[in-house]
Amino acid sequence: MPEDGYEWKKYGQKFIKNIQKIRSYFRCRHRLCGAKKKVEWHPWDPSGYLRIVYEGAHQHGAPEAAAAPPGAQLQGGGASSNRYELGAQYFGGARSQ
DNA sequence: AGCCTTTGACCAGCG
DNA sequence: TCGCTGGTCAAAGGC
Repeated sequence: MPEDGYEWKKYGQKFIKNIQKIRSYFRCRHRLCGAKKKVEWHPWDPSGYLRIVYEGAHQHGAPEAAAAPPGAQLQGGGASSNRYELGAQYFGGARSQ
């Protein structure tokens, strides 16, 4: 579980045959928060390729650590239907930063 | 006691 | 209409 600065609660995990990847479903610890996060990775990939997909925006204060990851502070928009696709983020070793 | 994590089952949409 | 996939919720166990 790579920490991106926010607090998440895992509520599900399924293997998507369509892409042959495992997808974990995370939700913000606050029920009133419409922020969600999906992480998918290759179960047999020893590298550490993780695709973090952020959905929605946090409706409560965000931790200072949240300002660490690039592109994660796209809060300046609308809590309607903004999809934060941070694309392929590399955690666990391939981080250049 | 509270919180978090994990697995199975259920529901909805599509072909 | 049925089967399949994707997504979500609930319950149990451990720290």
